[in-house]
Amino acid sequence: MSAAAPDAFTVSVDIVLLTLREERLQVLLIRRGIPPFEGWWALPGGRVRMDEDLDAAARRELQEETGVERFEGHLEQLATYGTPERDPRGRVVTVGYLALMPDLPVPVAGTDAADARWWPADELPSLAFDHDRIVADGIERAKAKLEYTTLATAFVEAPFTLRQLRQVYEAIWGVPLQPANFRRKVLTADPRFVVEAGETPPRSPREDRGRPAARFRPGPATLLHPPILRPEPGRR
Amino acid sequence: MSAAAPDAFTVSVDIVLLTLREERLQVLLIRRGIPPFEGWWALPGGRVRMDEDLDAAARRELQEETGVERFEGHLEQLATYGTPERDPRGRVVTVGYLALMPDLPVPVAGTDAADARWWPADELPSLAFDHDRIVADGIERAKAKLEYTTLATAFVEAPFTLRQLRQVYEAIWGVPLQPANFRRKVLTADPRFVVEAGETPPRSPREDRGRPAARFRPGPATLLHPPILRPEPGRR
DNA sequence: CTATTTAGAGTCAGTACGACTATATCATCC
DNA sequence: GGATGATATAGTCGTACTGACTCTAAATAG
Repeated sequence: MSAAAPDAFTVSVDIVLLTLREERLQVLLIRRGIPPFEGWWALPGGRVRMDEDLDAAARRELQEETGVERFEGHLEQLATYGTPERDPRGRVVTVGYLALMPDLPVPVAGTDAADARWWPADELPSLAFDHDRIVADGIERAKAKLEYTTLATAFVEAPFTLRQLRQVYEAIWGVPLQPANFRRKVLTADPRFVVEAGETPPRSPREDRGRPAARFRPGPATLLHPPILRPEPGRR
Repeated sequence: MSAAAPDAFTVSVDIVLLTLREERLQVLLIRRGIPPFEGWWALPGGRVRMDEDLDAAARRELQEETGVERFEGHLEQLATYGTPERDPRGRVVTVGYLALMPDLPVPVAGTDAADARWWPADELPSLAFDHDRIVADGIERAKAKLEYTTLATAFVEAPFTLRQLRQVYEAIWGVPLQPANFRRKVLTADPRFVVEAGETPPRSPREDRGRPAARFRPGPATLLHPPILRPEPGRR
């Protein structure tokens, strides 16, 4: 990244990539190898090219900086941040993106990043630029969308158990949910939230003890009806 | 607006200003006086200055192009649109804003606009650039936020009746609501949606017939609990 | 075979909802 | 000045959904 020419804007994208690792919500951060904020942790991202769509730029940066080949997860625009002083190099307006994926590969450091790693969402360091705020907005968006969309399935791989799906909610909301009630809500959603996935790996390495659970796949629904609301959303 | 320099971005804001006039949802549009799209209707908006915050630019353009002195209504960021071909003059990334206000003054044409007027949301002409999509996104956002926020009060002036508030919902959702049920929902919301406003103008010009209604003001709540859901949100 | 563990079904009382019905309070018109 | 028309506001009722539980099923470990 070079300095922006006077009287012109630089437009960048910054991605809040979330996943579930070890039953915790984690955020991918990159350690900056160059000034400003050299040595600080920051969101993966970078300049948008002159002939490039914003979404395409987000996908490209996601791949370049994290070593993810062909990002398959969910990607959506979050908000745009453009206070004049947010980047000491000049006027940089950045479009924040929210990306979600299951816990698959380990990210690799990319071009101008000295290091890259997952950080638990509740143990984040102080970030470069205004990235703290972007991360906060991204996590809040994820929490909210779990309520009325089927986005939770973006965090787990193809055949999954309802326990896994419930753990997505529990990790992101930070509260325990009652398995029986969660099950009822997921299975009674009208356009189907999940559909049964044959008996894919029914008898396998046995990760846990107890009765084996049925496997499901994402159903046709995108919006959840009725919604699955988080307990104590502030009132009630 | 001049052409953007090569290898640099222009950043602009475009505002979807909504109000309720004659019991219909209406959008403020400006007729472009200069190319490109000369003579077409477009959203009010313009370039963000180099030392200016995005929100400030939206407020400024709102005032400059619509003659509104000190915009008092609701203003929030919508989304950012940045496909490379969206503006023939060069690479222009625009941040869309949603603004809401009661039906107060009549807008005046501003600087580079040949004309300005309100258009009913369901009778819009074809718009310049990708403004059709921005308007659609703005209206959808407004529809959605009526459900779980108290944003409807942004469309009516200080002491209002529940009938007026209900008409906001009816106009924006395009469906009739049952007065009694609407009343129950509004009045039982826990952090208060509305509070009684003494007897401000209780006996006045009498706009309608029938028993006069009590007057209310916006209450302390921002989020609505429980939400007021639109009928048939697609399923059920 | 028994203990243990998790999956999944079922129960019950409280809350919110849609659809109505009934009553109250105005202005106006004979 | 009482009847009429119109709207505001209160109340009723059956259905749906929820949270908090309890109970049964199906597996493994010893």
